[in-house]
Amino acid sequence: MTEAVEIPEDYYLTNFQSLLDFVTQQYDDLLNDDERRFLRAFQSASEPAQRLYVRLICRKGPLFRSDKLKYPEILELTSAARELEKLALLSINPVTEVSELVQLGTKPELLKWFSSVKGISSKLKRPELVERVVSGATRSPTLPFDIYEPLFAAEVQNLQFMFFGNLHQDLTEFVLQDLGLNQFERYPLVKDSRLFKTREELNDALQLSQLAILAYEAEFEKDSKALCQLQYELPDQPDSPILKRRFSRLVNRIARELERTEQFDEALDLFAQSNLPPALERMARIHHKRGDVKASEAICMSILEKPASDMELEFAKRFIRKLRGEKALRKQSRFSEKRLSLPDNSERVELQVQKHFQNEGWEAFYVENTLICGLAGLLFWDILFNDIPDAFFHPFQSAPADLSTPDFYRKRQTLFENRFTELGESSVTQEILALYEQKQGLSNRLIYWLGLSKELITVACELIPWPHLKAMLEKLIFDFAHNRTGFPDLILFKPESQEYLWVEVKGPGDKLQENQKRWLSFFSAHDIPAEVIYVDWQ
DNA sequence: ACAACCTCTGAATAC
DNA sequence: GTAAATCATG
DNA sequence: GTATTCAGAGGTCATGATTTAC
Ligand SMILES: [Mn+2]
Ligand SMILES: [Mn+2]
Repeated sequence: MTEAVEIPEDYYLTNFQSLLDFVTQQYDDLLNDDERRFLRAFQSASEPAQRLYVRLICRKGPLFRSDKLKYPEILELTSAARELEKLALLSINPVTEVSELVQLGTKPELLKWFSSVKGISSKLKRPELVERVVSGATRSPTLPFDIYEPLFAAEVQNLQFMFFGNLHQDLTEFVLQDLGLNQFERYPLVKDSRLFKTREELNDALQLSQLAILAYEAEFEKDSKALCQLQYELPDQPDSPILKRRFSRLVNRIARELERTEQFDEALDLFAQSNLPPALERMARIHHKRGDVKASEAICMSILEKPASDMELEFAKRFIRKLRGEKALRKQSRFSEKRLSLPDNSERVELQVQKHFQNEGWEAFYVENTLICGLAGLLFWDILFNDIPDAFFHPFQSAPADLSTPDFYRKRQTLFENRFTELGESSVTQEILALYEQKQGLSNRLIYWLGLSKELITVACELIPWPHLKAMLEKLIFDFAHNRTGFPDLILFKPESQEYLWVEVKGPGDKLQENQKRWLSFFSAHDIPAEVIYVDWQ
């Protein structure tokens, strides 16, 4: 299928240029000497040379073979390379170790280039072949191509990091937007709205992001030691709430591994630096595990004083009873629970229950968190994308950067309060549908567009009484990070009788999670109709 | 929201 | 040989 | 039974070319 969208042949250079322009404009005072040197050299290069440089930095690297570069839109590629070399943006045939060279060849090529190395064969897997070649090779082979190595790679990474504020977005965001995938709202970007205020803050944030990647790799490879070692690389705790959150997430991950491997002192030290749940919970559990009931109780008390979330609060209440040897509170089921026998047709149990209710005359939707979050995303669209300082600092954000911090609600409190008043005054169905049409497809962290149809919106707005909807929306935005999940699987509507009903489906062996219980008790407290249905197979 | 992560399910474990 | 991964691309 | 921990699935642009694995 040919795209309706035409992308110009130099799209990647244009995109890179706009990244550089943006960074120069927003972060000029933070640039270091090497970054400035890079910018000067790059801007002085001819267009073909710039194209080649950008092509290379967008690929895997760090070394490239001249014979693998096929770019018809770059005229005279080899002279472009020579120009880059003169500008010190590219090294041609740099001195390379065998360990770096091996990246350039396929298995058959490696066998040919290093035929003098003993004990290698095509039977070996690539990593093993590479290992033997590296340890066995006595000299570099003569290769039938030039090797290119783009220079200033670290500086380019810094610039990209300044632009996006993270390492997981890159230049592809631009082309994806041009292709019509990943569209973003056009919120205003003011000059002094930025993630980093100082070079130190920038360096620490970059360090943090790099550590987060290493942590993930270590987790993936089940390399517990490597993960634990990262505790010694951590930067100081950042001041900005947004960076603080990143910091705490990473700290929690490392500390959790320390706990698992019973390095309790280190784990406690680390958790103490985190301001995100479940740091305090873990600390209480560690103290308890070591038999230090007093310390454990002290932590629980500190949670009770200033709970960071409902989850944490409930943990503290429950755990403190356990510590004092009191009986667990008999949990009176505050929500209605039913049983249902179905013939298993091996579909997901939620879908089977959905069909069951459809057969009983309900309009049933399998929504989980998408309905209320989606309605919030639409009803508060302009508040979400409001130009609060430092909330937006580059053009590819699907939410304000502080969405998951305690600041989110506080900083927009008046806006939210006014909006609630307006919404209470008249039916919102038409407005919200118009907004849906207008914004459909734009990235919004609160909205999963595929799960949010106009039919669903319409019936939900018509049949969920405003006081109910208001209560749910308030709880959601008040602490988005913790209240965004746990909504029941299904929502049912019966327009004839103006009824609606939340239904959480539990198959055999499944049970309510904490966040699901919290929403269900909340529903019960606000007379919002909800049921838990336990299914067994006939 | 940092492999890129999260959410939910469904079990296994210990008590 | 074919299936699965990895990479590059717009 | 209850509390807790853990592994797995599924979903994230889509498509074609190259390379690796079996
Ligand atoms: Mn569910
Ligand atoms: Mn369920």
